Amino acid sequence: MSSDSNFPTNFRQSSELLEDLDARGLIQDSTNRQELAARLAQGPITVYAGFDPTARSLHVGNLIGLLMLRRFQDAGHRVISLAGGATGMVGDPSGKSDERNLLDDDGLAANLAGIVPQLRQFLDFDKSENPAKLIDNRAWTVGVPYLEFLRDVGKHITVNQMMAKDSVKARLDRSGEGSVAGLSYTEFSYMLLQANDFRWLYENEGCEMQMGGSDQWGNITLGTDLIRKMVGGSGFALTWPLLTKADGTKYGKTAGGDTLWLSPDLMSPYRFYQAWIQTEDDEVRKLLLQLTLLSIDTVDSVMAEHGGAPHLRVAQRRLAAELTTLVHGQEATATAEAVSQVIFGGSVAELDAEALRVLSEELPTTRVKRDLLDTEGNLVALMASMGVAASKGEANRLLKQNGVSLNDIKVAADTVVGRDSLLQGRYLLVRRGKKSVFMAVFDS
RNA sequence: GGGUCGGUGCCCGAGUGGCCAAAGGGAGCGGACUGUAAAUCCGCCGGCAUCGCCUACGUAGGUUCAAAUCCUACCCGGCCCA
Repeated sequence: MSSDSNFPTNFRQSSELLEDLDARGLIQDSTNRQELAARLAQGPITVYAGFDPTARSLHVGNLIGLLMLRRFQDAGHRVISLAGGATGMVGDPSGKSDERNLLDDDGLAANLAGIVPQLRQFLDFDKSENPAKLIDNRAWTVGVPYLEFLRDVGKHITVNQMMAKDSVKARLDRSGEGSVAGLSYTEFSYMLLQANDFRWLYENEGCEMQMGGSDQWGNITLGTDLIRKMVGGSGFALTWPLLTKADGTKYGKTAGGDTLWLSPDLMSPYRFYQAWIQTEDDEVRKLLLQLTLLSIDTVDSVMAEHGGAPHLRVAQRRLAAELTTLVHGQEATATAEAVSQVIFGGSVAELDAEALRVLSEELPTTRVKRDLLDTEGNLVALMASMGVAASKGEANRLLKQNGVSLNDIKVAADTVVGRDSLLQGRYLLVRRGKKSVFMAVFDS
């Protein structure tokens, strides 16, 4: 962790907050900027961002949102993280080209159980002045009779304005051929629920602003409309740009296509760390600005250093370290760095048993039966079962293309894994290409 | 509800009885070059197995020596009409 990542210690100057966000490229759109700036200048404001429990863990796609709340909290504002226990049941159509699967109660509960601790980790809930709050929108949603909802909420919103939202248009657009799948009434209704959440929080928590990714703009402003109509008040909306690469593709996946989960159970800190280490030069600055709490000045100096000696990958290392620390803690970062050093610099053959054990916890690791050793063709079978290759055919292909090493030594296709191949009598490191490393641990 | 067009491999998209595991592009993967970057170049890219076999062109049947390609029914989507 860097020395200054406890940045905006008391960032009271709210105009500076907006400017800082802007300079980081974190403001895509907002309701009247002057009014917002003026309101922020008056004193602490309550803001919220929602997180739908669509999986057991949050992923990098949620990172900006978590950090936005953090930035507001650090600047002295009151923040609410909203767990979408109710909305998660329905599924937000924004940015989706296909109808979502509905979650059942058990799945939802399990997902919430996974996500809530992650929300807690990014925000300070125990602070005396402006502790963060965690609220589940089921509290005011679950028991509401349908007719009542239609009368109290639905009445204020016209289908016309709903149809005008980009997220809806995208799903209704028929000229765009391709795999666009219609939009169910259920998903269509999602924005009503979200708008009502904002209204509820406005009335009951004094929450004046909702933030979200740019795909949320329509949903959020529907909320401000509802607040105007039902309460006669006015709420603010703020969106950040969706995290995308320079080529427009979405973040949130590793190069290999795995989702970058924040839970260590779903992705080891080492793999998380590595995903960021491999960031391309063109992206680093933006990611440092948007995904870390480093000050802009610090980011600039990191980039300057990187520019002077790009091969050292200073910026990538810093990015990976900052993020891994935010998500997994300082200790995990140290381990990830050490493991990376071994995998990408050290000599694997000399590791002792303890080091190998640590490696086995960070790398994708498979337990293997010892009697597989010294059998003809076992390498291909091993690769397939370890997930190094998706099939034996692919394993053969990789071997043929000179893409496989065992314990960092390239091997031929007819290699047989034997007793003497193992490190410390039981570990085998299988590398595919340059960056993907797997480990097999044999029975003792 | 009627008419009509369509549903092809991870995605887009050709293919309208055999030469089709299915053109082409993209993505992905490996190699070279590098900096665990980008760009570029080369190769691979359904599965299992030694000529071969299996699975696959919305689903289920049928015709045929032979079907992604023809027929029937059904499901789903677009468009037009009601």
